[in-house]
Amino acid sequence: MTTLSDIARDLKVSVVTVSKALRNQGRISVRTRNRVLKRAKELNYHPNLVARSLVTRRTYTIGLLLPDFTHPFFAEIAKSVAEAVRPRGYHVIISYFEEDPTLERAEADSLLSRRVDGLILASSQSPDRLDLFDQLRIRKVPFVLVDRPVDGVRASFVGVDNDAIGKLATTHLIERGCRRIAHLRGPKIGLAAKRLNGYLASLKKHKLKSFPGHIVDAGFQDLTGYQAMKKLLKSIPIPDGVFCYNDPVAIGAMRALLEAGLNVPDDVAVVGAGNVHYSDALAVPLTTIDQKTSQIGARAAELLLEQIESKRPPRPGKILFVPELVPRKSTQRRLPESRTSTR
Amino acid sequence: MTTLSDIARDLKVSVVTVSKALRNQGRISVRTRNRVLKRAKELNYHPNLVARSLVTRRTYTIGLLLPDFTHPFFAEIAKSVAEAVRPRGYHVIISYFEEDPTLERAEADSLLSRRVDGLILASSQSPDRLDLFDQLRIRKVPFVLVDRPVDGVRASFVGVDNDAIGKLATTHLIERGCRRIAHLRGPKIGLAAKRLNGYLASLKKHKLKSFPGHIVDAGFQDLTGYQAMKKLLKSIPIPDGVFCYNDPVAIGAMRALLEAGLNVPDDVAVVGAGNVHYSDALAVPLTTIDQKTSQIGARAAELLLEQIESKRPPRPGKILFVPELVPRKSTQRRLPESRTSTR
DNA sequence: TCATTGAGGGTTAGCGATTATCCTAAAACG
DNA sequence: CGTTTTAGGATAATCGCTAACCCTCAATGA
Repeated sequence: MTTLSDIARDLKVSVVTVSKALRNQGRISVRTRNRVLKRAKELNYHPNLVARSLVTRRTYTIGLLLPDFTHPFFAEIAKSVAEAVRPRGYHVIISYFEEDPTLERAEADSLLSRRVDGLILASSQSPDRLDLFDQLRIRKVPFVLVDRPVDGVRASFVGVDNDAIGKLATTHLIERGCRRIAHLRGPKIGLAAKRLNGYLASLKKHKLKSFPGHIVDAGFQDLTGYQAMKKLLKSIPIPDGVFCYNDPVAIGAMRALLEAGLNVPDDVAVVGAGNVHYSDALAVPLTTIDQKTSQIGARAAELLLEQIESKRPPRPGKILFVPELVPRKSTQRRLPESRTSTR
Repeated sequence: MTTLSDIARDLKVSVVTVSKALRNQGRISVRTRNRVLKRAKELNYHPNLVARSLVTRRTYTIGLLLPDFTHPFFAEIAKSVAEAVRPRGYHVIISYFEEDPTLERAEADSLLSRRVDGLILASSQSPDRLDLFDQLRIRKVPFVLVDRPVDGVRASFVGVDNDAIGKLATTHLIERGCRRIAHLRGPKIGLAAKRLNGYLASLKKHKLKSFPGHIVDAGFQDLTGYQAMKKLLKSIPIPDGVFCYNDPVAIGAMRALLEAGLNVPDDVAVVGAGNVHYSDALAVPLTTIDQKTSQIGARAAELLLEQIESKRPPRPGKILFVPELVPRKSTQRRLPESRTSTR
């Protein structure tokens, strides 16, 4: 592995001269610079970024700490972050914690030891144990939260307006003539609560109510969605519309409905959230809410780089992208009532 | 940011003593060690891995160079690799190249400059430009190929037996009574050719033939699969079974079939490959071939770590996992002929 | 003519660790 | 009791590179 000093020795100049020549910085004659460049190419020289990082205190690496990379949502975040930072010379080092706060904490420490320049995380930390974020603050490590805001943490946050998702989905069902709208809710993270709130707010606004037993915990996967829907089908009255926490849950729910011999959307309309790829190739193409995933990743990356490169104190803004309805067959009912209000 | 020498100064011992104490290595009295540990904790010391790497020449980082991280197949590879190396203290740095060999080359160089300990790649390099691999060999950087072998490169390879995928799928269609079996083939990489070969071999073995126009380029996405199927439907005779390069293509193809008013599987049976999540929640649940994705990632990681840690010359074995048929509705025809031979 | 200036490059000092070797006093040995 | 071990640390030397300053000589200007 050739180093600066190999080149310096060959050319009988100092290491510093070589370094300056290669970075094209500082006062170097064209002639010397060319000699250096030539020799560097001959020797197949590649700078050692580890050594450089040690002195510049910058690794051009950012840590991406997410619950899971196989989830299409997070996979897309990862892609868009990597894409956004690449032109500036950064790389992304990934780490996942499977919703385990302790593992998350450990991985964060590990990334910090590697001296990442900043962190993007979709955290699972509970609001009563914020030491991870204290740590980040103390160590002055720039970071940006995505997807899930954490109560009590002043930081940049980029996500989608989950309240609006709940409203958008529910209002859409109402407009499609549904009157007994149920909700398959997600896990207890703040995010699921917001979607629930949006759902409730929309019902209230239209003077509808949520029947007892019409809000069911449904996890975040197709299997759990399937089970939740089975449970929901035992309630009275049976719902005529269901807003599901996310697309996988909606897919599971639809399977349960079809198995029960019900028609989607005529007996029960279904809305998901996330706009997972393939949701239009399903048995019944799924109406869903697009949550602007790649924009979230790109924006988070921008904010992070801004913090890193300007050294300016983090400006803890919350950026909420506006979700968008993607209507498909699963809510396309016979009676498209256009009146928004019921009475 | 506290360093070893901060601790050393406070305790009036040498830096080396602190280093040894923290790594619990070398001769240190219990008493001194405890003092060091205590002070380190008080000062919230975290080792600087960049500095360590400079001297140990190990970064405990591996580079993962894939075409695309949003593709579920590669996302799962990424996850399983990260999972496999984490217990050994490694992290994964990701990079994608969107099937662009030049970008791939550049990213590889960049990762090497970062002194990754090894590389796992699903390469897009063409067999007549192997300088990337020459480079790796010269620099003695351990690497493992996944998914796509590269002709002319002696290296560890982990993937699935694509030939077997073609045979498995085609034979399955034959056993389900199909006699005019078409193939929506993938892009020109070696991998797609193998699946094609398997398809042809299976036909031959069963004394069937591929009709003219029954092998159509179909890309690797649902959209391209959709278009390819439309083209295929113009051929005469119309096929009664289609083996698709991968699941997205199959999903697109099924949409085209349904739109054309044909019944899947009775008019045309469809087989995909990849066992993408949700392939059982489709309009017609898709028969597919499981390609053992997470095993591929895990095994590749193991092989790589072995190379890294044993310094032993790479043993360029090819590991081919045996694919597995996942029969679902898209091939469940009325006449399950059990005879393998036609006449 | 002599002081000034600036181009071109060299010197010095680390960055924060680790490895290899060396030193010293106390313990062990015969 | 003198000598050899050993435990416990300290020193020195890098790792490969960069930041900050210094030095020299030729060109410039009054």
